[in-house]
Amino acid sequence: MMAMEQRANLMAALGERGYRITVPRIMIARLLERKHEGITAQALCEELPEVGRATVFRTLKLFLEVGMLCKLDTMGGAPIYSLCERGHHHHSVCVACGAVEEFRLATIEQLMRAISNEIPEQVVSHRIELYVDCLYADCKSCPHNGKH
Amino acid sequence: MMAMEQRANLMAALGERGYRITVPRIMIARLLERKHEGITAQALCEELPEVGRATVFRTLKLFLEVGMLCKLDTMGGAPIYSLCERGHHHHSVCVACGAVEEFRLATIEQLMRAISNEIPEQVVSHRIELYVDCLYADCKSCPHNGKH
DNA sequence: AGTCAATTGATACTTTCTATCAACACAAGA
DNA sequence: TCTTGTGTTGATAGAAAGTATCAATTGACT
Repeated sequence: MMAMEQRANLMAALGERGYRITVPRIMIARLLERKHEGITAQALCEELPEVGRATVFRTLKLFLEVGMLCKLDTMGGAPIYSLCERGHHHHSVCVACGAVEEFRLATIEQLMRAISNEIPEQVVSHRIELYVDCLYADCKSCPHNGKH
Repeated sequence: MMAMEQRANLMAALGERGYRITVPRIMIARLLERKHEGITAQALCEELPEVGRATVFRTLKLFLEVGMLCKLDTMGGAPIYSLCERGHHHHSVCVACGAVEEFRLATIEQLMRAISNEIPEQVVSHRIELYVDCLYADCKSCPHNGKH
């Protein structure tokens, strides 16, 4: 399964950079893996009472740093954290059910290149968030649609 | 000048919706207008000590609500608030100097149309942030380039 | 097994932002 | 003008996300 691979990649990424593979890190990674639609720091703390709050935040920061975690600022609510494959991608958030989905689209990267040519500054990176509504269509992550 | 018009539009937007035009609101609008490259809530409070902290946050929320203010989550730092014309646009953030710039590009809207066609969900809204580097080019907002 | 730096958890703190609430301001009517 | 009502304000306290500190512990390496 993808999931196992994801956690293995994460652990490998930590090891490569000289970070230790510890019990709290494994537990947090495992939970993130299960909640692949995303989870708040708060919820993580509640689901892992045996891991200290500070450690939860420290670990999230670490996973972000090694590029295996995404932090999605939902305007208004608490940020949502979700494991991600290494590599570039974006997020869609369903405004009806809050489901977060990772997406990758060649068209985006292609058009970003076009945009770099249109503005004077050197484009270093970009970030795109899509707000979608699964009620009018077929939101793959949306519980309303009985696909999860 | 654009600036004057911006504040007038804001005040009009407030009036239309039954909100009062008060001294603190005018002061905050005026300061935002001057700092059109963006300012943090913290800095706003410091520059307007005669306005209460709660009122500063309340007013920012109100301006956001009427659609005349943008809140830009800079990952890591404090959010930056900046007045904006009514209407859709995006932001570029300079990774070297932190300058924030509002931009509108036909290519982006084109990009969004392309995306809507490629994903099943109904796209309600989107948010794009460009991370640019003014050192390699000509960042209009960047103090390094002596254009401010 | 022993060493030692990396990591942890408890605690206290910072920062951003919100809730509460009494006092105030302003517009409209008596 | 006095009154009444609602919107607004500022002080205060508090929520929520995240960080700093530091003694105790753990994990990687020999």
